[in-house]
Amino acid sequence: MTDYDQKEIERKWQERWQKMKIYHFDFDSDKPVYSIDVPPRYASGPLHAGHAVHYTHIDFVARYKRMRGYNVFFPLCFDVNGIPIEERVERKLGITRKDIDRHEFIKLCSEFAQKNIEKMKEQYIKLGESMDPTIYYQTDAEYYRRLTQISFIEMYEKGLIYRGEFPVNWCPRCMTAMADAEIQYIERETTLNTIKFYFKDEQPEQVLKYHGIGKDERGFYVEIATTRPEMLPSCQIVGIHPKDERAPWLVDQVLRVPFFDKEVKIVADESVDPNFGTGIVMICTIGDKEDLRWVFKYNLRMEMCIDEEGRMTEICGRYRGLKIEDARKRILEDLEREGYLVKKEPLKQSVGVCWRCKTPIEFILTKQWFLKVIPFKDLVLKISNEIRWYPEYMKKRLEEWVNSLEWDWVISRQRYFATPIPVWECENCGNVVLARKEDCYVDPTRDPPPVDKCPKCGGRLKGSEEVFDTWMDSSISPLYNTFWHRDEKLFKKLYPMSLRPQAHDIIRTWAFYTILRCALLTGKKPFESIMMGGFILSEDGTPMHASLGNVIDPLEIIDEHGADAFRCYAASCSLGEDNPFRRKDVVRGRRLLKKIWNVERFISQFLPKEKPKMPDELRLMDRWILTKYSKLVKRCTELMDRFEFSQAMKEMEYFLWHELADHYIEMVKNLLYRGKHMESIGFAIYNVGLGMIKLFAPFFPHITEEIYHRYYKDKEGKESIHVSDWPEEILIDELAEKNGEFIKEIISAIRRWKGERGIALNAPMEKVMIFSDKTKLIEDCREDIVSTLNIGELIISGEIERIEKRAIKVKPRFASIGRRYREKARDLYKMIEREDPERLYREMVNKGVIKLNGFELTFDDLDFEFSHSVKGEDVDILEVNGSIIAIPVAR
RNA sequence: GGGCUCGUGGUCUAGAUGGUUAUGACGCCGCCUUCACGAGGCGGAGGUCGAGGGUUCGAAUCCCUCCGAGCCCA
Repeated sequence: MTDYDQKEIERKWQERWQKMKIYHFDFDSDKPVYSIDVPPRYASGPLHAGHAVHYTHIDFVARYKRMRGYNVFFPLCFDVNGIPIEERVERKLGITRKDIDRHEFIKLCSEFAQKNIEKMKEQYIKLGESMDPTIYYQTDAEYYRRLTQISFIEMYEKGLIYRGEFPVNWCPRCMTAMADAEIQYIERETTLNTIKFYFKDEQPEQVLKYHGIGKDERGFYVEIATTRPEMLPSCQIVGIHPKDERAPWLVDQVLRVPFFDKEVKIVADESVDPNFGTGIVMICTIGDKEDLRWVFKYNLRMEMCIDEEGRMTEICGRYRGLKIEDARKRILEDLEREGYLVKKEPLKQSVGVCWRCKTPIEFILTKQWFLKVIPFKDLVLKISNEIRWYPEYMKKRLEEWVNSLEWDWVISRQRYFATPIPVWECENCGNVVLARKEDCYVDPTRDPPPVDKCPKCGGRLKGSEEVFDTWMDSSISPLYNTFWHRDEKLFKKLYPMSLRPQAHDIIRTWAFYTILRCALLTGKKPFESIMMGGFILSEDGTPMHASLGNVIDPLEIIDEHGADAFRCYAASCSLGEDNPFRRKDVVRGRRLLKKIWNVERFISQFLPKEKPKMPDELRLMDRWILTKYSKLVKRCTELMDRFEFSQAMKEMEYFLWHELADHYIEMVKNLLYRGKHMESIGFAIYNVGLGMIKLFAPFFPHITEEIYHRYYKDKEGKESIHVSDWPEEILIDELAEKNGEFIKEIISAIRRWKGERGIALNAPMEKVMIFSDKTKLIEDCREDIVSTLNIGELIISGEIERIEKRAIKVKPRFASIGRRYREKARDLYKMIEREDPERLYREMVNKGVIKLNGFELTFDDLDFEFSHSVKGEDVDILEVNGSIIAIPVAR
């Protein structure tokens, strides 16, 4: 009955909130807008605990900003394009997308995603997230893809897009392009073959002193080790590490590629591994990803020696038409027979293969669409500097990425489940016809082109079967959210957005592409701030991945401990940092919730009937708790503004649990039972009690709503705590805080004394004496002290002379002595320790200063520890800030 | 290999601009059946702050090297 029935209450509010529609963005409101560029959750599966934490962080911001008076734009959205969904469907049904009709396959993907979306919508509700379903979108919808297409057309018209050739991962067996994510790596045994490349020019005999250089009847040669001798025909250059002792001699020399009438230059390059083979390597177009860098760096010709069926191309001469493996065997035989092969040795190697058929992946050259990026590096850096990054250092990752870019962005993919590229190409002359903006969304595989025939040659137009890289879709979310190309007035009002929350693994993709695209299309930054979530690791500290089988289902946690408790764990994760999931932290959250519940329930018994006004007189301890509370509000507001949730929650928790519950409530409890000082205490508990649930409201929306409705709503009026105002400071009284702290210390010292003797806190004490120079202050709080500790007779005395005080220990204060005496400080410390504390203390009291071997010391330089006793009585002595508490004991 | 980040009692963690005695939580041990809460209160044990070197009177904090972990590298 009075216990907190978490499940029931959470379910109740989740239902009611949906009916109350309090989370809706108000298009007609004059309030300032706070808009959140929510990451559309990818629909390849339901949320795991890591996602749940990220979206909960975003929810903290949304709820906090609503309470700060903003009109919050917090869309519910999903990302529904791309390869991972295609792949899941293929795996699930045991097919490849080429086995069935294109549109049939797309339909299957869409159905698969839709099921996940329904699950996630349910999850969001159960997590207590406050997204607005009336500003819903998903990226595969025509209303969204339309903007991707329009943006392509605009960028094309600005001359930012071009057709070019680019190598892609290719499975020669499935005859299909592969995304990086689809490549599997396996260990395999291969041979490392060392081959002679002869110098073009005559060499002096002394080069023979170097390893890897030799001479035979055909002349001087360099030994080059390779696992891919069949790639000789596409060899473009030969590399050596610049620090290699042979580099000064070899760089810029020309070598002849064996069997192929081809001359290649030697270059020095940092990325050559000096320990691979002879430390001199051949660079071909293109054998692996590393080669791609070199292609762009040295502007190499993209000569391909392997075609899409995995056969050698026409540049391979007598090997043309052979399968890769056969060509390798043949060329090795030929090299050996003709004396080019120095040695063959076995080598273990990790090789990328097709996940489906395990065939090694090759690169083939394909026609692709490019978006210019290289000319806009400075623009992106400039805009990134205009954005506030939380945490700040994440900006460096973006900058590093931008600076390292070597080629433009390939925006096309040979795929199905994504936004179609809105172009038709002439089958005759290759001329490209763009869709009209007003016709978008279009699907060129189904829809007719805007003109019947090629405007250039009258040839037949064929709709493009290519689709966009899905980052083309997701990187315009700020444009979609602000009604770009849908409502210019709203766009002006809403763009740029306030906040982009995201995880740090996609800085180089989502953050980068968004800044780039939005800058190219609008000239402005897409959002004011960007907040980087860290990674949620599994309980064993490994990253949470479906493939590792260590994902944690948030619903399972919620079912056991409740959404608010899960959110407590989420709040304990700092921004940008990796956090292991800790079930124990959820349990701790539950305890905190119970504490909040009990504190509020206790307070509720004594709340005034009406919302109280500040009384003319406030008791010291009430001023004390109100000051502490006001400082908490100030501090938490600053922390929430910087998205430092974990710190904010810690401070709230500490205040509630210790200052409010352990000290303040213990102090006023007995006064409340007796109905004393109700005006002053009532004002304090009403404001602190209400303020606390408001502070906690973004973190724990359910329990705070329930408490609000039970105890405060009739006096406050607002229909929900989540549309009420964030608390403000009530009073800051530094002196009251200091004095209150002193009284608190006196009470806790006596409490501790009771505790250590196994005496109950409210068990009666016959007599307590306090000797102090602050008798007036203590006298004012006599009632608090007496009623909290149940003291029969409290004697407050200024007769300090009744106390016998002896200094028993003295310690140097390193900070002040060290700063003053520097290198001599160490000797001085030793001298101080040898002195008699009592003698030093007496001298200090008498003269105010002590001289030790020429060093001068004042009270600030020393820490004394005293023992006390009261003349003529057997007492236990407690010391609080120079005041002495004496408790008579029978000896 | 490169960039960024992290490494504090058994576990997780606080610790701007260096001040010697390192915070809190969970767990552990002892005591307290107190009228909001025993999922509470009070007390205690437990750490050479990843390793090594340097700067300094003084380093968890600054510098260098190394080791380990995470993310990203189209």
